[in-house]
Amino acid sequence: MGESQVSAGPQRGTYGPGARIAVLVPLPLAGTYDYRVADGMEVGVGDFVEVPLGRRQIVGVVWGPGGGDVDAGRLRDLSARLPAPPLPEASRAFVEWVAAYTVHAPGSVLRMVMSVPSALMAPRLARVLALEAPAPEIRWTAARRRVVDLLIDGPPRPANELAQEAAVGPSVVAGLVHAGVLRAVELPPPSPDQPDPERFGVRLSPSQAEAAEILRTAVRGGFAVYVLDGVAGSGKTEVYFEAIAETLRLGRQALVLLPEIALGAQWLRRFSDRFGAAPAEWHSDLGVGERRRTWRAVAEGRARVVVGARSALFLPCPELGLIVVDEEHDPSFKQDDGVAYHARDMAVVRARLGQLPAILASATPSLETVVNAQTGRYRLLHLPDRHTRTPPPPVTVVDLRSDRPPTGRYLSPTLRAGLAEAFAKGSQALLFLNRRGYAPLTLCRACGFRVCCPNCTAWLVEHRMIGRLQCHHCGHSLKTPDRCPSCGQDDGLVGCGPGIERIAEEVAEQFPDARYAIATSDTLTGPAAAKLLVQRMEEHQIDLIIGTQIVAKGYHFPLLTLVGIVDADLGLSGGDLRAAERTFQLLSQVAGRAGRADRPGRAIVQTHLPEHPVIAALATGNREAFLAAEAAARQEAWLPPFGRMAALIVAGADEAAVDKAARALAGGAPRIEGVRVWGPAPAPLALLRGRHRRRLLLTAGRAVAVSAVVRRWLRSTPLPRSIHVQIDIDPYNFL
DNA sequence: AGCACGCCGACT
DNA sequence: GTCGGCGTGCTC
Repeated sequence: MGESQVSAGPQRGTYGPGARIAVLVPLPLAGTYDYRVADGMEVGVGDFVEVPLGRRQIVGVVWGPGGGDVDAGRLRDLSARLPAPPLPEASRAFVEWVAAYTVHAPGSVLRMVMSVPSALMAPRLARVLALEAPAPEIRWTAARRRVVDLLIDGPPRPANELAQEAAVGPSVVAGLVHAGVLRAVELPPPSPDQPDPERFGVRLSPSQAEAAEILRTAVRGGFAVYVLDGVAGSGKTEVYFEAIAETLRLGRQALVLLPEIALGAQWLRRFSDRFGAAPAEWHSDLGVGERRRTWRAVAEGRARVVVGARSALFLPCPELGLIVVDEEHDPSFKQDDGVAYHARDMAVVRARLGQLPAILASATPSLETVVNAQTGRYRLLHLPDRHTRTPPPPVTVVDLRSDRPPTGRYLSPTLRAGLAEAFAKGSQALLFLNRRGYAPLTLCRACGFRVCCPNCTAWLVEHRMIGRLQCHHCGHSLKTPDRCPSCGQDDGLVGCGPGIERIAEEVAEQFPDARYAIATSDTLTGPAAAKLLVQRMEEHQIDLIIGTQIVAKGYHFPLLTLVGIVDADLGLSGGDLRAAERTFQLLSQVAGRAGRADRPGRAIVQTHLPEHPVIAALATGNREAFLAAEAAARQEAWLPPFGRMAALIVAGADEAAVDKAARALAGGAPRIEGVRVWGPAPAPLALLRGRHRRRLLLTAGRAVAVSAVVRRWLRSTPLPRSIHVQIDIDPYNFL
């Protein structure tokens, strides 16, 4: 097999000593490597094995029969077969599919599956003490009696627990073991509590019940994609919970992808309320131990429902029966670095390979998904009425050109009045500004110097709370200087433009009695912090949240009646083809936070561009008209989803070498009907983390197999190893 | 991804 | 004279 392509046999054959087999290792190699099954060893396709590679030992996966062009004499023996369940066939097929599509090595994709190497080793067994069947004759003391009584009534347990519960010293327990009354037993770790599909759920409205019934049927019906489209509060979650329940009844596993698991405290509570147990969680905040246990529980099929961020898609579920992608439009499902993929799209692929249904849920579906629903590839389930019977909040558009805030301030008179009114009524408010820190630019009044990042083409953002300037791209950080670094002028530096911290300052000045909390990735560093914020908000310990996009997702705050969008225009510039769509999704989601239950809400949107289609659509609530206009514009320009794109970012430390490589790539660009290559152009961040970057963009018609074209293109253009080319099929982020 | 090999600058 | 920089190539 060698450097040729990988191919996994569908059958799970077994191989005995001497057999030649192909092993995929989690390294960016072109294909599988062949090995010889060692004497006395037997392995099957999908087994995790340890193999010698060069002078180290590496864990890989048996991928199928060997048969490359490497001489049999050069083959080395497998070192060991690891005590873990084999990688399921659908997972192996998924690895290959994703590798081919993203134009990355299959080993790089396998690395995402094998994210917890230690999970492949034998799980640590818990040593517990149990009663020996015929108890030998011993001298009985009261303490000994208490210990033994505990074990007659209850399950075997660890020695220290036993001693503590029986209120005896450890020596009493040890003595009983020595006397042969107790015996040490090794037990596998306890399985997590199982979600119960039959537990009482919430009562569904007729339209919800109808959608739930369709999804329950779908769970039994193989591959299909369902779009669950409904505004916030329409009960999407409750509806797909019924699909999960049906999946559990069938004895299969369910996977739920959420954008920001850190903010899923409310989601987790709803899940536990419905199913009586917590799901397995998978996200970046997990510690190593928890990670290992969860990976293992998933692989062994003991975890029945997994909820996680995009990387959860690569968990080796052996009995997967359903995938839900909630908030499917969310841009955080797109991974831009390393293996660049969109978790929503790959979830659909995983569902197809596993012959199971996928549910894409959103209040503001992406244009891709809307178009797929229109063409009949996906089935649309619309949830019309709002669960709580509250109409969507009316939107007031503030034209900042006429309704101006005072100089150096950012809240218009209308928004200030709205806040005052909300506080007077005892309601809560939310101010949204998608910009962390105090000021995005620090400028010298004397000489005009702007404080920039030395590694990136970007300004440093002032974070006044911690007294530092930070680069949001590479993390470069320095203490806020007292004087201009360029001309040395004292007190010359001023922060320009608003960030969240400056809005908080303005609020404190205007409403000294208002209790507020700042919600950004700086302040909400994990699930615990998010949970605390939710609790303080629910208990009305705070009147106002001032936050970035981190607050846009899935909260219900009954007392929240006013949402103020400080600068609706922020996302609209920047030459991103999805900017308008994204801004519309984000702003309508934020605006939808206002008014739940019995308190009507309102949204106030500040803008310099009141006539922009995004703002107009927000004001009128006419999503369909906006999507239609956006679709027409993209179709006209052959942009996704009507055309296909691939981005190549050429990066390296040496600018001249980067330029040369980028020009070489452009020179070798594919000459194929319907394919065009643009560039090289300086990437929008021409310098990032100390690397110079140039971008080439390939556009093509829908019918073109872009991945194959790009793979051939790169293979035909040799580049020095000091140049890194990042390939992004269907790019989202143009920075 | 690692790790070795190899060929050119400043040092115990 | 060597220690060590990182460019290039290989790992079944």
